[in-house]
Order: sequence, then structure tokens, then C-alpha cells
Amino acid sequence: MFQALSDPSRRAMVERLSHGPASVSQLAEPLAMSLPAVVQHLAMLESSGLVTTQKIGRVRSCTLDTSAMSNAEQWINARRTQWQRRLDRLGDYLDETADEDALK
Amino acid sequence: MFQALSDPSRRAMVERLSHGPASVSQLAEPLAMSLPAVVQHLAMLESSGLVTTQKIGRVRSCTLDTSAMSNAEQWINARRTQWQRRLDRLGDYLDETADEDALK
DNA sequence: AAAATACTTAGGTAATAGCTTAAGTGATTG
DNA sequence: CAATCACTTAAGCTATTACCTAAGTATTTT
Repeated sequence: MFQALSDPSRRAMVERLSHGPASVSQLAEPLAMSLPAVVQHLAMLESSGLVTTQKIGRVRSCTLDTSAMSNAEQWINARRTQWQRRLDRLGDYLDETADEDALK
Repeated sequence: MFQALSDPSRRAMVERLSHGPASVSQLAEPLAMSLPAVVQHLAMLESSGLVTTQKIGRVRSCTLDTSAMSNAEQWINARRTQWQRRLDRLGDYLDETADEDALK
């Protein structure tokens, strides 16, 4: 998942696909690399579940799978909120000790 | 950013840090690798902005920077919602043509 | 049926990533 | 002040990644 998104070319492909489905050559067109290279990137996006493809006739159509994307999003979110909870508890603790100080 | 999160060891380190700050050796302890390897991973996390560190005496303390994490989260979210908007427009179009069919 | 299109497969190469061990450095402890 | 501790630096090694070119294989077109 993160592995698949770690490459700038693949992120560009995901960005393109977020605007709608595309064929392999359409995905390749803006990228400065050979078609086989694009196909390799595509294979990674597919095996990570980010993209699904189906071949109709001689053209392969690629579409984004957003449910796979939200997995990555949720992982990040979980770590962020975990951290946030910790900060909140720390805040509570500091407030508490401030009260105790005030009582003295 | 995604580059930094693409390695499982680094994700484990981020996960550990989401529970609170840790020293380099504390980060290294659960990982099956040498300390220099951990330091290399840490350097990546730091240069990506995900983690900030400061050295006090001889121990380096590492903390998570959640604002950097939300950048990655937002990138994913932007692509996902872009896709969602497209599906919505497609739905509108289909509804529209359905109405036109109904008029015939 | 020949030619063009849209990939696909099969190699091969150069750069990078992810480790390792060995030998520092600078701060604390006994 | 010698030893220990917590890293840090340096060098090197292997496997993977990100490409490439060349030569296929199906599908359309003409």
C-alpha cells in the first residue's frame, strides 16, 4: 500500500486515475518512460489493490479502487489520533497538578 | 513522506512513537536489526518531517510530528474525494438520461 | 489478408535501499 | 579518571527497484 504510493510516477498515475478510468497508453502518455515501465508500475498498483484493471479487446482499462486508499488513510489517522489522545491525557495531568499547586 | 512510510520497520517505529516519545535504543529494542540500521531509518523519518528529534546529553529523544502525517492523509483523501465526485456526476448523468427516457 | 494498434514478455543494467561490522565520539557513572 | 553507555561515522555488501531495448501476441483496421 504505502510501498505502492512511495513512487512519484505511481502517485502521478493514481492522480490521473482519480479523474476517471484510463487505458495503459493514456496513463503512459504524460510520463517520460517506456510503456513496459508503466506496465510494471501498474502491476504494483494492482497488486496493492489500489487499482483494478480489465482488458476489453486489446485495450486494458484501469480504475482506482478507493476502498484500498482509505485503508492507508485510516492507518495514518489511527496513529495521529493515538498521539492526540496522549497529548490530551498529558494536558489533563498538567491541569490536575496545577489544581494541586493552587490548593497549597 | 510515502517513501518514509513504505518500509515496515519505519512504520513500526511510527507506531511506537504514536504512544509517546522514545530514545533511539528504545525504538531499536523491538526491531531485529543493529542500532546503526535503526539510526538510518530514523534519519529518513526525520528528513520526511514525520519525526523530530533532539539530543539531550547522550540520549536522543524522538517524537512524532502529526502535522506531517496529516499531509499524507490529505493527499489520499483528495484523490479519493475526486474519484467520489466523479461517481456522483456520473450518477446525475444517468438519472438525467433516465428522465429523458421516461419522457419518450 | 496485410498493416497497424495496444499491449505483453523477456531479457539486461545501473542506482538505490536496507542491512552489516568495525571503529569512533562525547556524556555519565563507579 | 577509567569504564560504561548511547549513540555516530564509515565502509562495504546484497537484494530490490526502476528503468531500458528487442521481440513477441492478440485485436482491430484497411
